[in-house]
Amino acid sequence: MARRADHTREELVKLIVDTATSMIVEHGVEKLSARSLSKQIGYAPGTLYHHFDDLDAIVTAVNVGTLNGLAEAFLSAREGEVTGETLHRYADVFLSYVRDNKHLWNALFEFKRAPDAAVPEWYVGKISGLIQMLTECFMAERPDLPEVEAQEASRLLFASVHSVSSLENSGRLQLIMNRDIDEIAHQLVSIHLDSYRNAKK
Amino acid sequence: MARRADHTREELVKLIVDTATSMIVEHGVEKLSARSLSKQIGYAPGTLYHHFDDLDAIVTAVNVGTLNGLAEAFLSAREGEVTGETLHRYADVFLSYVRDNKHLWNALFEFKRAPDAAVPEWYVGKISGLIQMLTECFMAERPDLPEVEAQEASRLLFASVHSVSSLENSGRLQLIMNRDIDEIAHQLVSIHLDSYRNAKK
DNA sequence: ACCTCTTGCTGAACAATGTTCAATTACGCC
DNA sequence: GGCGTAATTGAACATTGTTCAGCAAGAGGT
Repeated sequence: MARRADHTREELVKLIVDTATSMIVEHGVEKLSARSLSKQIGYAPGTLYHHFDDLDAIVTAVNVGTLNGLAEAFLSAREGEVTGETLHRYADVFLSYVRDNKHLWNALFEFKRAPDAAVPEWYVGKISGLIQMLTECFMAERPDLPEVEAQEASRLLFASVHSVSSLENSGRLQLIMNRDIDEIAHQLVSIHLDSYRNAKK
Repeated sequence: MARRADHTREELVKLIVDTATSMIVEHGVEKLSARSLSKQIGYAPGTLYHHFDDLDAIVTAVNVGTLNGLAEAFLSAREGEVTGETLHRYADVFLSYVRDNKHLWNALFEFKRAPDAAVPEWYVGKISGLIQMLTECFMAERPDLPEVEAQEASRLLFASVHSVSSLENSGRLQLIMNRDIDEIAHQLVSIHLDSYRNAKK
């Protein structure tokens, strides 16, 4: 059998990404193999490589969806007046999202990328968008400080919360402490927020 | 050929761990395979499994050395009076150590452990020791606060610096920001230290 | 309708991985 | 000196990602 008309090119690409997504959701990225995926969609392994360079490219396509989902979640939390306290809401949203999409999140950040591989542009862009939302919060607290400082504070906070949650997600946070991740995240928000409020002009 | 007298059991175990260590140092843990390691030490692959349960166990043995090295580095930085500012010295030591032993550090924290695998006891113990040294610093700043609070502050700071440095080490920090890791770490120390100094009794 | 040509798909094949185990061999003890 | 035990081998198994010669079915032209 060759050359079937079951799906158009676009349909097949979507089928691959969607199936890969649900397989990762269910069993984690480490269980996703070219063979299992191709079997699941009812095509031969080689077919995958006609639509994607390699398995990494497929996982990367899945990751786009994951980041988009997080961005949506952030947007839905952004209602009413934006202040420093909004950061706590963002923290909750972030933690919920990571918790609810544990395997997808691991796929995003535990995936071994080649050391020389360039960081994809859209990756950076998507994350910049998220961080800009945090920046608003910091600026609301200290409108007298330049935006650049608020951005730095946002990045630092984002990196802190993100990485602590990564530790938790991979089961390694308990190496360091065994407190509740939510409590930790909110304390981090408070610490960084206080620090920014008291910053010298 | 079988049953050689080239090495005693202890010698062979040490040879395996030492060789694995230098192979990780040179090419990273992802390049360490049972076959390459056995070839390097001049034994057959099967031999490894007579002295270790699996490859993970060998990497774990390597990790013991890595954590011991970090503990020594911390100790060597602990001279003179211990104050809050000592935290900055610890941060430098930590960053240097991670930088100088990049591959070993990745082996420690990027290694995929089975989700159900219990955290080794010595792991927690070793890290607790390090954190206790940070606790001293916090306590010197605010002797009026209970030790438990200083410990919490230490863990939070350690987790923050550690995970930011992990991000950097895996080449993912630039997804979030492109500042110098040293600068970031010292800012984290300052923020956490300030927060602790101003803590309510 | 028929003949091409391009495109999509297959599935066997390759190299590499971790791990196991029957067979073999030599050391150490009685 | 013989014998049991312990260590070592290396082939074998089940995986993995990836490639590619071959085949078949669509599209396009006459």
